[in-house]
Amino acid sequence: MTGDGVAEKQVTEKSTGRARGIDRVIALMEHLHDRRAPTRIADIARDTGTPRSTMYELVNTLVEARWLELRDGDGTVYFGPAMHYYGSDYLDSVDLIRKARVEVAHIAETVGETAQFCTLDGDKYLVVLNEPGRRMFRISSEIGIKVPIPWTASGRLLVDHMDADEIRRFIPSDDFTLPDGRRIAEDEFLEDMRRARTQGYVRTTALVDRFTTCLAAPVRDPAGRCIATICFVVPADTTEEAQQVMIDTLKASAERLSPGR
Amino acid sequence: MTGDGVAEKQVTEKSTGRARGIDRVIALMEHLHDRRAPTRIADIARDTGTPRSTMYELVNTLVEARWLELRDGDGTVYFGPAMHYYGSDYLDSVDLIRKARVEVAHIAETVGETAQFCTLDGDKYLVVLNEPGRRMFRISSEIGIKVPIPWTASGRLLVDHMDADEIRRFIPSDDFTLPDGRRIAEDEFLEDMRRARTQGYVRTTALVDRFTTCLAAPVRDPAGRCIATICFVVPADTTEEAQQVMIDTLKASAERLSPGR
DNA sequence: GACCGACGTCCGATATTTCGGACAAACGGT
DNA sequence: ACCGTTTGTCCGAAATATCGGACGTCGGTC
Repeated sequence: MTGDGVAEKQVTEKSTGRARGIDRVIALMEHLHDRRAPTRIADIARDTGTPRSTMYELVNTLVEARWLELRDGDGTVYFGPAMHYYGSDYLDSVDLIRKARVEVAHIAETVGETAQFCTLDGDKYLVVLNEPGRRMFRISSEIGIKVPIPWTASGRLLVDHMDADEIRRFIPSDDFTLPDGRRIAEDEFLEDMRRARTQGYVRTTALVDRFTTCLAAPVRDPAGRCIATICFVVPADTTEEAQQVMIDTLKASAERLSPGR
Repeated sequence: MTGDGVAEKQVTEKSTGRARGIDRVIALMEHLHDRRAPTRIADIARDTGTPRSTMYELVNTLVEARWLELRDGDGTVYFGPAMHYYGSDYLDSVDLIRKARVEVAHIAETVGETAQFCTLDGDKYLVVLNEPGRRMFRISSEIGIKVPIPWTASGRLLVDHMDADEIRRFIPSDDFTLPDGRRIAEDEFLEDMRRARTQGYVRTTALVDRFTTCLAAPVRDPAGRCIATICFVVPADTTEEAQQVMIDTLKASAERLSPGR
């Protein structure tokens, strides 16, 4: 079984059960992205609230278009190569992301640790680019997965421009509770932000993962607003000197990425 | 105008003009991928043979799902972030590609030239991964674009396992004609293949581009069949010593990527 | 060897989505 | 200021894609 506590979600039905094929397909793709694993067609149908016969029909169409691929010989499907092609076209079409790819690849290679490029999506934090370092202990990608802002180092930079009130209104209260149940005090979060702004970087340790430290530097627009971050994800026992090198590296990269300067 | 000689293609109508939304969406995405540029909705509708009102309806749905994005303030659309997320999921789910990403990134960084990972799709050659080198003279990605096999260095490795007859049947005759009109003699192609097999790499110069040299090494399955290639794209005037270093680098990477050994 | 559940396909009916065309607004050239 | 072109929205009609359910297979279990 692949069941590993993934949040299942029914597609929101309206009056009747009937829906457009395209809406079914969107639900299907989102479901695969949430699970992040090849999934059997019948399971997708059940979990998205799509009739089985409809799902088979759509999957056949999508497999033919290479949007999906049949996997493993068992009846599971997952994303196909067409998604990679379209995704690459997207990356190349966004100026900041195209430049960030170069930076992230470069610092991940030279420093040898996992580097990421992150931004906000609504009131959530999002990894846009992820380049595994040499040790590569994180296997499955986190790209496109939404995470509460307070769980991350970068989050403390990305809401940089807001005051305490705005932040309270912007970040859902539940998001201050970590996966292990601990709660981040608001004052603490605000203090992290303040320090980050003066120092030009953030460091957090053992936030979502007990043995991980995150280092992040802000990419700012001409108005000084933090529009993205570039960061390292390293073991918590990394030496202070090594971390200082990484911080300098991040600051330099973030500076190069900051548009209009 | 963005018109730059892109092959337009009508969607193949059957009896009536009516088609499923999902088929129209597939045509839409393929069209954007072919053009590789933000495109106005009315133009997409015309070029894919989709009614204008239908296309507006679909685009709205897709923009909401982040599959597409409105660009530039003018009425153009292009791929959205969701495609990148799904594409990343695909890359991570395919073992060989995940490993190839590491290799390609590494050799592109250390050597400083553009490195690629390529394979076949039907009877065409395809770039799957592309890591720009430091000089980065090629701007727009070629990822997912099909190219005739004889136009490429890698192509000479990828049909490695066929004899002269099989190749004649496999590669469309037109594909031996280069973009500038020159024609590659079949003997010449076969001779390139033979040399490649003994040497363990291919070098081609001035094939599709007068000033470019390609160096490629084969990734082979346990049966010895070439299932992919890893290659460098460099200026034709690169010194022979530098090229030898690259060839050794490619061979080592290709060896590491060859499964089951 | 009989039973059970899951898989994948097929088919007819109808609720719905696609389509064509009309319309107003915005644009741009003269 | 005029007029031709393009953009985006809206609407009713009908062609058809979605849906539910039935059916044959396959594989595992008791």
